[in-house]
Amino acid sequence: MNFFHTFREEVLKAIEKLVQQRILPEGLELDKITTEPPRDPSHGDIATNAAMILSKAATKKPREVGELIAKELKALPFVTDVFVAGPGFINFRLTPDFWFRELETILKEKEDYGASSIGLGEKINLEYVSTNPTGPMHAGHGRVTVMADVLANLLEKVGYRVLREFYVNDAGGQAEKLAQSTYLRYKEALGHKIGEIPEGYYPGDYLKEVGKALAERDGDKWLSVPEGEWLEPFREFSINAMMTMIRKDLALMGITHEVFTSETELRRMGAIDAAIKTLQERGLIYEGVLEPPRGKVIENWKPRKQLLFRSSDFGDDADRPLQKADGSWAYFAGDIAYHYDKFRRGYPNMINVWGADHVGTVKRLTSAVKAITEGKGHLDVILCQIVNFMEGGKPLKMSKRAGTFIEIKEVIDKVGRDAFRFMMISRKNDTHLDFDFKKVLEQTRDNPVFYVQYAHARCHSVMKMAEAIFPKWEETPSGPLELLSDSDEMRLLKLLASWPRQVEIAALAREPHRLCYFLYEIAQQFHMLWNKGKENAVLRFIVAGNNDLTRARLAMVQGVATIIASGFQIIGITPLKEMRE
RNA sequence: GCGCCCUUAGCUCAGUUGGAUAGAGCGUCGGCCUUCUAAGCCGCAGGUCGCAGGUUCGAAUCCUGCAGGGCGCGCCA
Repeated sequence: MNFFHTFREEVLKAIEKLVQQRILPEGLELDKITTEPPRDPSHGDIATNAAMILSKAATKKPREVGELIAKELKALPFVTDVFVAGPGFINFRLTPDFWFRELETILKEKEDYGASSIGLGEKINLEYVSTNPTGPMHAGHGRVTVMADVLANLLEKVGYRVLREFYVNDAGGQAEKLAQSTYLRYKEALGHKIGEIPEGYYPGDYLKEVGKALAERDGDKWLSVPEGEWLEPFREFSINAMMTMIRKDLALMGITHEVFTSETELRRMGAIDAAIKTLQERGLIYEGVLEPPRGKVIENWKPRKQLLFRSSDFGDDADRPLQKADGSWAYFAGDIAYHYDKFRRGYPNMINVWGADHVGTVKRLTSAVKAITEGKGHLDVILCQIVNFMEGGKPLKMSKRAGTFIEIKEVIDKVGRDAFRFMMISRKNDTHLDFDFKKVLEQTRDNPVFYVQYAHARCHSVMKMAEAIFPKWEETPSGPLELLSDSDEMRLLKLLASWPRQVEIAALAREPHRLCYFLYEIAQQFHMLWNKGKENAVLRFIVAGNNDLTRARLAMVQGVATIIASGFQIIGITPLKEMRE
């Protein structure tokens, strides 16, 4: 439970009371009233801006309003002090007992601590990966994939029901190119010389096996038939092979999708025609001619009359075409149908996580969703900036053509799934991320993954040591907690108790990176306390001859381990009990 | 030319969605191991939050303009 909510309710109650006594006027704007931790701990544990928000409507000075409200709040349980400060903040100071109770709750709820129901069970469709199934996943895909996966966990933690969905782009030109590339490998497998793989085809070795498998299954029956006959079976076979590879890569990252939706399937079911018809009936499609694109010279540009969707009516910069020159549906048409399908399956709330190179298509799709769902559906697109892969500070050049891009598998083999997942969400999604192979494996404070894991391992090291003194300590971990009286111990307890708030903020902002920073902060506090014990034996966790104090401190240590484990659960990684090999 | 994003300490980045005196890590320098893991901890130094206006009790945060950087700008996917 995020206790800031509880106190906000109390503030609102106090205001309500003052309104009834006609000390404050009616019809106040209460939405902007917040309760949050003050930046400076000397200002107390909770601060509210209520007085400053209300002062204008109350025609009183903020501090005056503050005193009125503060008076009402002094009698609350667990509150030692309420005072007005600065420009008009009302600050609360809470009793130590409040934090001890919170620690007991952590120990009781374990990794569930921090969960909440603010999502109200609302359903969210989270679509991610969205890579062309034309080869194995490469390192660059990792960020989008992990970020979305952690976001899914995070949203579930705060009470949303998330469906993880993968859209398989198995129709269209790229899929055809894949089929044609496989055909070359098929010929090769049957002993034909194919020479260099031509420009535009997929040159990767991984298709050799696919060609070979087809040769074994079908023999040479496709050699002498026209492309029109082999294209479809080759497409289907190679897409399946690619999806098998991709699922393996996803499994390496610890990712499982509940739903895979195939573009080809949608087309077969007539989803595109249905979607286009719907738009047509609403007068949102017309025949027109587009301007040639600016800023880029395109050969063979010919103005052409074609089907256009009125996306500019819904926030896009221009209207967008729905068909290719040959009359077949463009990718966009399929995407409209797909999102309409999600909507009709019961998911008005949709989130897509994409690489930043897709910026250009965000507006057209969000406007299409608005249009086809008549404003009832909402699509939110989260873009992730590119990852700079480096080795000891030197950027690694990656190029698909030169075949020097790094596969996901390779990265995970090298640094492990846990470090990979942690690093991929360690920065805000819209900024660049440096991923240094050397740094991720370093066992120093500079490497956040290690630093947090180390704190967790240390906790367990203490608990293990404690077993010698209390063989059954886990059954009664909490001693008299009031013995935790050092200011740094209190600081740590307060930090632990703010976990539910952190989770909530991260979830609502859809910013998993906040988890990493918070866990780092906890680790930092814990390491500090540990070292204080080194310098001052009185502050050691295990104090010989003082069982009560030891038990109280063990409760705190277990609290730290629990919060870290809880965070790791959301990030999808395993907390370590010891760092030694 | 247009759209989206970014600009905070020497470097890499946080900043509780508008709060009080802007914070970490790295790097520099100086300390702390007979002790639960020194794989760590403490201290010193470092700032015109890109620039200029605006909004208000209050701006790194919101709005406008400008500058610099990134990504994108077929009917590809």
